[in-house]
Amino acid sequence: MIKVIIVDDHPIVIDGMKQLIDAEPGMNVVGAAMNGADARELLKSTPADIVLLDINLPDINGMELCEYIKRHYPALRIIALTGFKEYFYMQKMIHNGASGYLLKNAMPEEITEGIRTVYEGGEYFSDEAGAVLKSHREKGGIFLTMRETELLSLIVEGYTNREIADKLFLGVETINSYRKNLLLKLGVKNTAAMVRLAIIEKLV
Amino acid sequence: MIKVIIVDDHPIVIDGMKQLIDAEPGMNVVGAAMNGADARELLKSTPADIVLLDINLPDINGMELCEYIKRHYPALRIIALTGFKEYFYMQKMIHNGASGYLLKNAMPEEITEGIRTVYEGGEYFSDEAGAVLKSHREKGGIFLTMRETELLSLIVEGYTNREIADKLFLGVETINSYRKNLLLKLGVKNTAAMVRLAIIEKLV
DNA sequence: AATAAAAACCCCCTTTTCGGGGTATTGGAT
DNA sequence: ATCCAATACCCCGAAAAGGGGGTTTTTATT
Repeated sequence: MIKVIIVDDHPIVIDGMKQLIDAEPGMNVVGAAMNGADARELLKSTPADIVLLDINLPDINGMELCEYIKRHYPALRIIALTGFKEYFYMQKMIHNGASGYLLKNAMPEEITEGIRTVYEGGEYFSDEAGAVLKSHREKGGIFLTMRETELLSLIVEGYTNREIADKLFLGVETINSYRKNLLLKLGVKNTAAMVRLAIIEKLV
Repeated sequence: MIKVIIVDDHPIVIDGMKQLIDAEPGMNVVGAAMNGADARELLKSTPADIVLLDINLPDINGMELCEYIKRHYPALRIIALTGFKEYFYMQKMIHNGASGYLLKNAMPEEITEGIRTVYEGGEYFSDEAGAVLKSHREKGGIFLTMRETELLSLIVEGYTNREIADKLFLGVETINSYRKNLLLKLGVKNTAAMVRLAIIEKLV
């Protein structure tokens, strides 16, 4: 029997999930929490296999909670269950230890299938989430070339295009192109977000 | 026996704390209040050693109440128990006489340990609160106001001035001023360097 | 009552970044 | 031989950020 814990600040979501999962053979809900603090308490008292984790929580960010859970209960497997379909959140949750990513509009079968797949050691993404990941990778993936990494480092250090160009004996337009391409590859919209991502993801 | 009074506007928190503390040997809860007025009455009639004090109270600010308690009952030792993890609140509470600062998401052991430590004359900060204080001291002279810290967080998250202005219901020029002032205070020349500093120095 | 700090706002002007298009040259793998 | 990825370059125009000045109001401290 797969023991599932739900962490979500919407009672309706909790109820719905509970109904769905309890009706499914081989799995049931052993607990639910509506915020990060309760979730921590629940995890202490209740052994489980899977956590369905929302990102929007009132007291703590779900991505941080994900990291916390993985650190304290490495055997627990986490599935993100959220409305966010942006690549950033997926990438962050995966980085913080999530084994799956379900959008809230996912079909019920996707949810139970996801739980089963992740329980058996796999990874699972709902159709829409998978599409986002796929399109992102197709757009260039997260792997940066040597030159791109070099450029990114200099950007993170606060150099402007002009300065980088002088430093590397390249044209400003070249740096500009690299910069725009980096924004694209990393899926962010400006320098601030890029620097943050670069540091958090240890890209530099 | 350490006599503890709880002041918090959430019944759930009071219940939880009561359960936790009464179950702990050597300490018990002798009273609880859900607002500032009740708290003052309670203090008059009930001798105690420790007050667990929330900052968010319906009638009076917990930071003011803290000052009041210290002035009227100097022997009483106060531990802030709150959801606010901003340095501002910690600094204010400590200044007003608190001997400890526990975040509501603190582990139960941290809470009982904190009560014991403070009762014995020491100071206690939950892990998360301690980290905030530490990073703040380490960065020396740099002091950002609450608003500045808030703005910095939003910048780090990649919002533009326009977006921040809309989010906080302020003018774009205001955000612009804050931004320029942050660059000055942090001694950096552009957003990239600022974001890097903010993350590395744990300013956000 | 005076001072100071924080918060919000304003203008002008320059530089930099960003979005959306491209092109040319390499050097390595199939 | 050809395909491909990496590198370097280019133009336009719009949006955003940065530099350097300000002002007003509120709030706290002395």
